[in-house]
Amino acid sequence: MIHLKAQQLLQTSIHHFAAHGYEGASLQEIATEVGIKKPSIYAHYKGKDDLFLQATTYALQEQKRRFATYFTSTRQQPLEQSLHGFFDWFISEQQDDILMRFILRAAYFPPEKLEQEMTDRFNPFFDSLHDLLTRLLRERDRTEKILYSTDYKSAALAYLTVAEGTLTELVYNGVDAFHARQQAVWPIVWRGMSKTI
Amino acid sequence: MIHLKAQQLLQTSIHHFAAHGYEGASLQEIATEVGIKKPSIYAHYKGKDDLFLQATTYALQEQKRRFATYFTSTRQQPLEQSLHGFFDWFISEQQDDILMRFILRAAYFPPEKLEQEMTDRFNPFFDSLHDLLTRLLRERDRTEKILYSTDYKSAALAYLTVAEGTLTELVYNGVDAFHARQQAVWPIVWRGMSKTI
DNA sequence: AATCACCTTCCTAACGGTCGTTAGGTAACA
DNA sequence: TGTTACCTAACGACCGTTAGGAAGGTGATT
Repeated sequence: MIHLKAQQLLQTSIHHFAAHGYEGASLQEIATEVGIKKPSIYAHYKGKDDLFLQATTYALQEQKRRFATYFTSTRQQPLEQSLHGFFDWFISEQQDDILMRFILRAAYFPPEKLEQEMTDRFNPFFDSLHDLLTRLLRERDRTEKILYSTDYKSAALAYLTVAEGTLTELVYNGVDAFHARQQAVWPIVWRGMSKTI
Repeated sequence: MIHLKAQQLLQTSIHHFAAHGYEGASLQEIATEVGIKKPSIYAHYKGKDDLFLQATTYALQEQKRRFATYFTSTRQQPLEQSLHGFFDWFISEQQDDILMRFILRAAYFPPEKLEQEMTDRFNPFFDSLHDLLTRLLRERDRTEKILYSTDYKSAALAYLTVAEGTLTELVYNGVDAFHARQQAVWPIVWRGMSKTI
């Protein structure tokens, strides 16, 4: 079992890295929030880099897990409802936007010296989401026969792009702006993906 | 006329802020690149905050100008070509991804203490893009009569969301990943926006 | 059962370094 | 004469990191 303080350090540093970025986050502040002194961090992690990398690994694994959980738990629902509901579900898990914020920030603006390590973690992460969604669309379309094209991979990528765009909006501009954008985008995207009636 | 070094400082700091963020950028390095000593920056700007804010103002104004220039220069083309071609045009202006990177970074992850100032600049910026695009869609649809819905505002927002998502991909993952995403997304979005044939 | 070495987890103190910023001066120019 | 654009020197603050040690638990040896 992993030590309690180590776990607290991971959680707290995710908050700080999400809020201030790698360069802006302070080990001093992280330690204080956990209730230990700054040098004690080094009993659990090799240094700031190590903390950041382990936070990244944890965050990606957690996010992937939640993603998969949602889409398997909505297996019964119609495809549109499942895809559309994902956004609402995402909002309802409040803590998520911090995890998402950390992930977005680490993905788009990693510390220069850790760029390679970030890429090595993010590419498989994104690919696995893409694969999961591609399989989902294919399986569902076999019974529902509702999608316009059988290029499920492209459809999955389109969905991910839109999801990313709107969820970024959520992280940055809050729930209201997010709803506005989602209501504008989703009907268009769904109409583009599905057979018109 | 604004002083030469002041202009150089603005350009160079945009590069550095884009690459390392507000906290990660160093006045030392910026000054050296421009060819002056660090304290000489204070002859032109009040400090790091001032430099960052003026860089933001400049970047947004420049980006808005380019955006407007493109869409007025493609007035003759069919709407789809104009919308679709925007992405290719964007790539062809190589220097842009630095400006775009700076803007994305400043928008999504502003330094905490300047959050309000950033919001005050970005909201009008985004609104003006949204308005410009909404008007464009409305005007074009009057002659082409090709759009599925007359809710031009929503269509414009959908387009901006997708543009943001794919251009973010360009900034982060490079041209190839961008093309892959664009080819997946655009047919779906356009099919969703336009009258099906 | 008592002792021992060992490891982990925390501490205080302090390191060298960089940060943004200010003071104060010089030289050029209006 | 005053202003602008630069300089050198130096400020205090904070950065991540290391050294070295105290306290406590673990597990093997006597």
